[in-house]
Amino acid sequence: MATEDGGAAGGDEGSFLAGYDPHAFAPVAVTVDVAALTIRPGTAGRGREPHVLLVRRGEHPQRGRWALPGGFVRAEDTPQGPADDDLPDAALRVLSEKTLLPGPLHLEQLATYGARGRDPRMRVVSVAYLLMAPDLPEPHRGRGIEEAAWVPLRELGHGIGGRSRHALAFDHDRVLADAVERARSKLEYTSLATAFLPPVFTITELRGVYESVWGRELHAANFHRKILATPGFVEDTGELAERGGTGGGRRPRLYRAGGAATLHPPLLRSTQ
Amino acid sequence: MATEDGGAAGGDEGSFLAGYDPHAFAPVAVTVDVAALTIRPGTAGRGREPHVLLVRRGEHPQRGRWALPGGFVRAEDTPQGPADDDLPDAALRVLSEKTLLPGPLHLEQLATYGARGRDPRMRVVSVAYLLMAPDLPEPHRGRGIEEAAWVPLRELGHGIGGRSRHALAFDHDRVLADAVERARSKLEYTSLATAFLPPVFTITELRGVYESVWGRELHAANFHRKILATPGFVEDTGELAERGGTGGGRRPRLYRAGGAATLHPPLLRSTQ
DNA sequence: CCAAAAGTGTTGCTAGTACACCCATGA
DNA sequence: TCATGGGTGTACTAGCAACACTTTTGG
Repeated sequence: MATEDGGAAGGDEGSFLAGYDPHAFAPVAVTVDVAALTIRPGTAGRGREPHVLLVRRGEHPQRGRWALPGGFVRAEDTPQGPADDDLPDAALRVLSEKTLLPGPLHLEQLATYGARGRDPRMRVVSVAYLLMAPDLPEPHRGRGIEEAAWVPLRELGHGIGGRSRHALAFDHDRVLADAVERARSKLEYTSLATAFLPPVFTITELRGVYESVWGRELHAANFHRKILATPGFVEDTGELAERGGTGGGRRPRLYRAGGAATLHPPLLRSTQ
Repeated sequence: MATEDGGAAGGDEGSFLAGYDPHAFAPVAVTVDVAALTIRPGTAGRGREPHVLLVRRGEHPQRGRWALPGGFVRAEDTPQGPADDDLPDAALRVLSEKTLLPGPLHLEQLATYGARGRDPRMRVVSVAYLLMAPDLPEPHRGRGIEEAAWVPLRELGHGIGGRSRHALAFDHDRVLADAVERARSKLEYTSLATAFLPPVFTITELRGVYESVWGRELHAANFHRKILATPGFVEDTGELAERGGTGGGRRPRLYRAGGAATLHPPLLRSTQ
């Protein structure tokens, strides 16, 4: 941590803190930005596909452009509300202003971006979070927001093989690209795919998560066996689904997420 | 990013920025902390083992305690020096005040910590970096530093199987634990082990990196074959080392790092 | 010569892939 | 009863661990 100080030096720690001036340094703003991913039905009957929550900025800078939801970290209690105890709290607060968040969700820190000039107002350091959740409700607009929507990754060029087009405000294209890549690789060696599903699901739905995030079809029979052979990934509820597919078919078993966080062995997307 | 603003609203972006007051928000300090890891000979003839660079704080708060080297990000040009263009620049600047940094090194962002109360002076958000480097020179003290040293991870309880003892200032025990775990898992699926070695090395030295970081012995013959079978991991220089081991032995071939960043297939530490 | 370290050959096991096939259900 | 999707059986194959063995060097 810091080795420079804000004015006072020497003496005991109490008197040091009493003489410390928090405004002695050049101001830096800290924000959190959230890449909230969910899997929901696509626009044109393409089946389920990954979507990200975007907001259209109603204020400067970058007014009118789409961006990841975000906001300043509240360092102290303010008239707008209490201080954020920790960065994840700030991320959830920012997000809950845009959409309803039922638990449990998976929230994880992605990376922090702090290059000079990335925000024209002042030096801004943004801590990005990745949120993975089952089909969330339609978002509502918040303060300073013109519009909020779930946008398919495909439309943003973050689909499979697609080049990321420059479309979002600030450096959010890069943040989103990092988020998508993180989600893709986390599916390989953790049981996080279940974070995109409701509490109870079928193996085929789980495979659907992998297929839509990785963007390629998997061998249904082998996937089935591999999941069941991975200890702690899923847990049999003993129930069957109400009915099979639309065009008939056996009623699949229902599973819930198991206790394991990491998968041994991993499901590798590289090997075809 | 931010949806709140610093005072002005409406109008075009230029007039908005002119009326913007960067001091309107509660002050937050941003620091970078670096967990610099290197592999060097241990204290008691134990062979080479991983070390971390620590400094003993000469100033409040936490004066006298060991900590990871760190410092405030310079948001603007100051009498002490120019602003940091980006967070990695700040990390390298902070580190170069403590020890000589020959290139190339591997620097990667670890995580950001911003809980309330982690620093008594004010709200501090710390961006932690992981640096992996070949045997670096002895550190020198910097401003506000009583002492600086390479400390074996084993002594800090971050060795294999050891519980991390609370020893470092602030929450640096946790940061270091995260750094060590990141380094261990990165060896599995990237070619980063070469970051701990000089430009030219032998397969046995490469195996020594894995063994000292993972804390267990690997099968020499199979390791050898596996490395050579992994495309792009190492590149034959065509040269042999000057001499074999101390007690005799064949002269090993010399290799340099190959172009591949990720390994297919990975070297898994889980499988014995 | 002997010990030590580098490097190769070979074999058996395990885990993943592909493909065939049976089961249960809706229309 | 046929199409659809769930689920199982089984052969094939690639990759890995184990171990034996050869090569090259220092003392």
